[in-house]
Amino acid sequence: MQFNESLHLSVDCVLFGYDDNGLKVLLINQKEDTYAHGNQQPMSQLPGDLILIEEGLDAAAERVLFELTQVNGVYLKQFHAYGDPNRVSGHKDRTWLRSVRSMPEQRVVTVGYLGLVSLHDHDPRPASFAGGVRWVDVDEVGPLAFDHNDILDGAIEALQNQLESHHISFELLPKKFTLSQLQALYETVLHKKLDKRNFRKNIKKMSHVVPLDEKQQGVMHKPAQLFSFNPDQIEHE
Amino acid sequence: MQFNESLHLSVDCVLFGYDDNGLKVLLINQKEDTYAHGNQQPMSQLPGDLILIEEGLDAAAERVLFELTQVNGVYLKQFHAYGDPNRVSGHKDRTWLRSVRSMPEQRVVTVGYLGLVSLHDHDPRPASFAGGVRWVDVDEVGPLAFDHNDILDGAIEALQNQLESHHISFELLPKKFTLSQLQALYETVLHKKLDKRNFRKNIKKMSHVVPLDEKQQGVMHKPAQLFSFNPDQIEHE
DNA sequence: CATCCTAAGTGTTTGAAATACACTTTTATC
DNA sequence: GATAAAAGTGTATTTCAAACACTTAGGATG
Repeated sequence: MQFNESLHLSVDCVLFGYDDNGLKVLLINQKEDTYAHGNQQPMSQLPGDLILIEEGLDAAAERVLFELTQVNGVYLKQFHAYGDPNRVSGHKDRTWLRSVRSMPEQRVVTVGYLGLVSLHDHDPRPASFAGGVRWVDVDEVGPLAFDHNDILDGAIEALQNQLESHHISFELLPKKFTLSQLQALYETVLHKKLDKRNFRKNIKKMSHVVPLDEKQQGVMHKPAQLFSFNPDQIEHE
Repeated sequence: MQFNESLHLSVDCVLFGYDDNGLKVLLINQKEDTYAHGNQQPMSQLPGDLILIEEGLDAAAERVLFELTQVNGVYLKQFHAYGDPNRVSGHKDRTWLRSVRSMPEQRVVTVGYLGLVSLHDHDPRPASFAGGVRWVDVDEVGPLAFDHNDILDGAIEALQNQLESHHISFELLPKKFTLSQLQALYETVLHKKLDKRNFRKNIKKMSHVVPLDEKQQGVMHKPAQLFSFNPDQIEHE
């Protein structure tokens, strides 16, 4: 029997960013000059890399995300492992891997991480060795390298499943937010319209969404009440 | 930077078995004579092993489960990856690993798989190199090797979450079952009592649970109607 | 300062689903 | 034919979900 003497393990981060313009995913571009010889288009991919030999999975995800995008201190949760033996062996993928890895032919199993940030609070910057970092609307993501489209689909599903059950919506909003913003977030992620009055009825039952003594400013309509999230209240529901 | 040139990947299977006596987990015993020198008690653990270099994760879980327990063709789904760098480095664990692995000091990341069987239909047999296979009541599981208690806890949680949403209860029941058996299964897994009449009202809405022209036999009380599960109906709900 | 524009904010009615609850039926045994 | 044991069944009540339209506050404009 041949064991996995040289199997590699990576993490890939699906970082969702949200603001009033919708839900975005953070993608990095493979550097153009990588393809100088191969005559290929550079592809986009999820930020991910091999984990270090003495590093936990969660720590690896945090580190990799930071190294590639400078994004730090965000919600990050494992959601699925991808281990198809051929997930990394497309022609384009191999060409690229040869340019950046010492053992490009090795099989790589990856653990997908779901990350959430408010676009108000975080501004990613590409690492020197990454070809660029972009927020792309989730509905406008084209073909990605490797099996990253599958991983993205898995992350979207995980996000939808967890949005209601796990109190994670606030991770995508600024610290102070209006109920209309919260509702728009739900509508975007769940892909369906919600009734304003019923939505607000439900939110009022959630003790971790607390009204502030503060209103929206500088809008040319009735200013909305601001709310914030109180993590201490989560357990008591 | 030191990459994971020799990181190992395994799968561990949490196979739940159910019958009228409750919910069991399949454990294997590390072989006693392994400890001849070390003077240690043999520990129980989940069936798991390293994956092969060209093998998908799901395939690995299937193979490992079969090799260790002869159990075959069951529901098996990935639920979480465990990658703490020290998850395998307890003293007892190292002693045992030295006796069965060529590179016992290597870090191992494992992917946990949740498996379901009806104890009516499957009878596990230990592999020659496993020290024994036992069904243990989930409430009576003692300390396991490595981080297998954590993995078991994760599997129980995953099972509870999926029981209602994913139509998997029938995986734990014989092909023909009574509604009382189905209800007892729910009560066991969810750890709460359910109302008989309300439970049956809900089941009647599920078109994939179909009544048979057949009744229980040989019981000294009113014989129950038998039901079976029709997988074709699942989509239409 | 009156008007207009824009999004915020607010209650009630209706139907559906969840809950609580107790007696009758069928078979095997003695 | 009496007994034991679990199967099977219906209704009333409460809770939750869904549908639905107008009034309010503030900024901008003339």
